Amino acid sequence: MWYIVIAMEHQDAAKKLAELGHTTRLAIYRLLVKAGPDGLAVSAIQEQLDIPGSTLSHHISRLVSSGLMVQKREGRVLRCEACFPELMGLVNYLMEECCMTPGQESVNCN
Amino acid sequence: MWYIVIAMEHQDAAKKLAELGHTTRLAIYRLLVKAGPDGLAVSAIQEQLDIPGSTLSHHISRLVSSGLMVQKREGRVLRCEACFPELMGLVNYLMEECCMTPGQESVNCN
DNA sequence: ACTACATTTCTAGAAACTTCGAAATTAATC
DNA sequence: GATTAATTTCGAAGTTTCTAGAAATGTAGT
Repeated sequence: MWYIVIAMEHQDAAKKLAELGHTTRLAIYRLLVKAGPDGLAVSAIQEQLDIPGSTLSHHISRLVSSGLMVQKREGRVLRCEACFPELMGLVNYLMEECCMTPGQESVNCN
Repeated sequence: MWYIVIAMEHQDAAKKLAELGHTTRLAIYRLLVKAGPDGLAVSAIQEQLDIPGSTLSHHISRLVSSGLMVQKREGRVLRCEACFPELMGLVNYLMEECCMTPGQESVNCN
């Protein structure tokens, strides 16, 4: 078992984190992560989150611009998908210099 | 080997991500992650990042308010430490509903 | 008490973000 | 080609964030 992990630039990582750092966008993204490779239509997201279309569209476009998700048109419907390798790369960027490697206790912050 | 993982509320996770989603704060946090349990003095961070004290202080206070780091006074020096369990909890929150469990290919977003 | 050091708080202007209605776009259907 | 459906773009008002200088705070040494 392996994962594709995208190497990440500092600016790029900060941008992705900032985009995820908004309640609505984080909710959108988690729906997509949960939905998996099939993704979700914009309308399906709207149904679950119950926010105005223009607001939703704004947030989706920010997520797309950060590279965390993509949209694919299928007729009248736009299907949204999370980009897992990017997410993995982001997590990796946060953890890669972590000193808490096996063999140490991970408890800190007390 | 195990890690402490903090269960995370949605708002809390979004707040942490937002705070990490700024170039300077992400740089600060990575220095702390790298430094490990010993942490770093504010002055040591300032030396590495070369930014005005007031700006640095502003960013540190935001990271502290999000719960991602703590400060401990030691004489004249304030030592900053990353809170690893919180970081683990955040990563977990991002991934926990991820359908990309072992046995599937993780490739997506093409 | 006085001085030096480490760091924060105050302040304010500039820049960026959020929200959502209304209008525009794109695509399928009649 | 007109109609309907799905979604985005535009525009504008309100809110938050960012930056950094100046002043204030807390701490140690003399």
